[in-house]
Amino acid sequence: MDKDEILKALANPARMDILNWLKNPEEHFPTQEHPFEMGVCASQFERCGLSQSTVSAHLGTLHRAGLVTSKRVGQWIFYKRNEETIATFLQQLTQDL
Amino acid sequence: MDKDEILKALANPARMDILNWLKNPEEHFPTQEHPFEMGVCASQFERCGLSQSTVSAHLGTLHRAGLVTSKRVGQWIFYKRNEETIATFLQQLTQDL
DNA sequence: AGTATAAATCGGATTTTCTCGATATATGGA
DNA sequence: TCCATATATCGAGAAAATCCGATTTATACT
Repeated sequence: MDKDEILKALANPARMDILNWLKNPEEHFPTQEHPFEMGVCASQFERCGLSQSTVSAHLGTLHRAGLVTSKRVGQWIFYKRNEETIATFLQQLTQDL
Repeated sequence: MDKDEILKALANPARMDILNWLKNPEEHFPTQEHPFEMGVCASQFERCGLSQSTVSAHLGTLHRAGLVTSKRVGQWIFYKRNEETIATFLQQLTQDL
């Protein structure tokens, strides 16, 4: 868990939006074929108004920081919050900061 | 309290170091004429190996984000952590993230 | 094999951040 | 008033982040 990498990942409005939307997928995304417990399909995040390649880069940044997990299902990749890492990060930041 | 501005301010190792050193000034800085309760003199932070102007810019960033307060005493400016803002930020981040 | 869809990667343009040395401003003391 | 010290600001160069369209890769379906 690289604290600095996580802070850099969080210091961007679009990535923060993505993390927030993932808290309640059913409120922010149209119903999808697979249940939201599997995660949210990457292309759904283009709703933030950014291009496919940019969204993919943001998801990559969040993933490298450990803030989300991804799972390939057929031709789709589903993203979920990594609650464990997020909780650990918050605890550590609260201690260290 | 601008959460995004604070996150950007924290997403930098030098600024994080400064905030951490300010938690225990007596452990990180040589004894100074004025008590550490007043804060730490700006020039002390050059111990991070950066130039005077760069350190000044970092302190400015932390100050604009509300993470530190400053107080002029004679020709010196003393910096202290703003524990209130830091605590509020941590609470809000724990809620929002 | 050929086509379609989803996502990652590439190449490049623009913007922001980081850093420095030089200069300006503010204060204190001789 | 003149000089010394502390800090901020300016101007510029280097590095990193942001974003896009185009291309590549992976998978599925026919």
